[in-house]
Amino acid sequence: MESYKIPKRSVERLSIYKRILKVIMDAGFTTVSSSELAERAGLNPAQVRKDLVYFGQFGTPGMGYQVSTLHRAITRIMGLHKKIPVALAGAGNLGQALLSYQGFKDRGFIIESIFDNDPEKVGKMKNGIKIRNEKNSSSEIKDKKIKVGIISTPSSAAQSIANKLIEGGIKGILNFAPIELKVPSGIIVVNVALCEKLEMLSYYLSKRKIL
Amino acid sequence: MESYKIPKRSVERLSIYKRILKVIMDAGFTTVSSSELAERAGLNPAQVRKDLVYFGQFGTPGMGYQVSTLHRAITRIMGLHKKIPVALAGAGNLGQALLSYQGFKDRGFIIESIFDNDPEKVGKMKNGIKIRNEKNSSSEIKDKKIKVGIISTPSSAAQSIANKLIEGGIKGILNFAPIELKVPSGIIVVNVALCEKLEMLSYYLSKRKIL
DNA sequence: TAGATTGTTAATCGATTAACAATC
DNA sequence: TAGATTGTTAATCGATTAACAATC
Repeated sequence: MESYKIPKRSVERLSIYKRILKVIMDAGFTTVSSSELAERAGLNPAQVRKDLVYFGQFGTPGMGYQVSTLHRAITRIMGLHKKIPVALAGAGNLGQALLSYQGFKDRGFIIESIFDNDPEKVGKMKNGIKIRNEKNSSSEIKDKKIKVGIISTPSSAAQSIANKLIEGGIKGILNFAPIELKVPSGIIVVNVALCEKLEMLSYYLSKRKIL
Repeated sequence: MESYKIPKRSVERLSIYKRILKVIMDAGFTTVSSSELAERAGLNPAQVRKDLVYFGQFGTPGMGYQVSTLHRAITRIMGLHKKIPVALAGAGNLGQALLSYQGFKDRGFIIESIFDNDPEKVGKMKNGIKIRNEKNSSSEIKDKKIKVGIISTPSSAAQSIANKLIEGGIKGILNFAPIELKVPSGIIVVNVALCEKLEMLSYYLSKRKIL
């Protein structure tokens, strides 16, 4: 997709390495080998080294990787060294859960706007933020210069709110609605397929006559 | 992993085809071609045909696929033709959102037990179910013969509750905690990597100098 | 120095796509 | 019959793993 092809999978694993490095760092270790990282991530050591080398030469032969240095490097590469303002579309159950989800906060994703199309919800406060009518989303996002959006509306509303978010300047969308969003090129959509995952589980269990 | 290797990806896509078939069916069409399915799923027509053939010969050359027949077949193959009782571990924000998540209900996944280790929460009712102490999870799951579990606890609690669920007879786990669960062979774990996905988004936007 | 572990190249594996005979 | 579209085989592509020289 971009410059000299870094596999999407490698980028996703970068995030996993970062998480594991944090654990190792907190446990007081200063260096770590690719085998140790691989072991903890359930991967192959060669894959770990290959993934990391896409982004730079972080290791020392015979020694391994400096834990804190590598952790900081990955954080920076992923753009996670500064807070990232986020707009949330859909203030239903899932939306509200995401709003108070510690994992997002910990990683610096700060939800600064919430939109919904339900007049019942519009105007109410949630986590210190007023739920706004989704009609106003474009202008508010433009004003606040937010670039990342999360869609947690029902499928039926997802495409239309996506359009509005994009109109307001959103460049990346985390989409929880089970629908293939149509977006202009240059806009990045990452899908979270909750139901697909659970259905997969059902398939494997059924096949083994467990369900 | 199983019999004659059906790729995990194909299974996950089965779920996507099912969703799209439902839309096409509701729109009143009776047949559909692999190109039409591919178009809507953002895939290659050959891939659609290949995926489907792993599970049976559903098509008619020159005609395509019978929408309702294929939908029913996939539903059955995935074991989604009957209700599936589910145990939920972790009644925090995310857990409560999943509890009332319509997508799960629509697909027949019925949450029948909720566990938490917070004495504040234990005993309270949620969606008509009493939150139970996670200490009692094994026996309750055994009694209710539940085979599917969802873990929405913090990482720190995830492994220990997973052990208890498995002890009670859970065979498949949908895991929201950002941690690699260690489970005996025969137990299926499907991870939902919320933070990884959002961090991926951050990476791509940073690289393009958008964040 | 000897041992460990990196970065990198080559070999393997698996998944996607193209092409096409079969057939409705 | 002619046109459409399947199921399937072969070709391509990409990702994972193995192997090893370089080097701390």
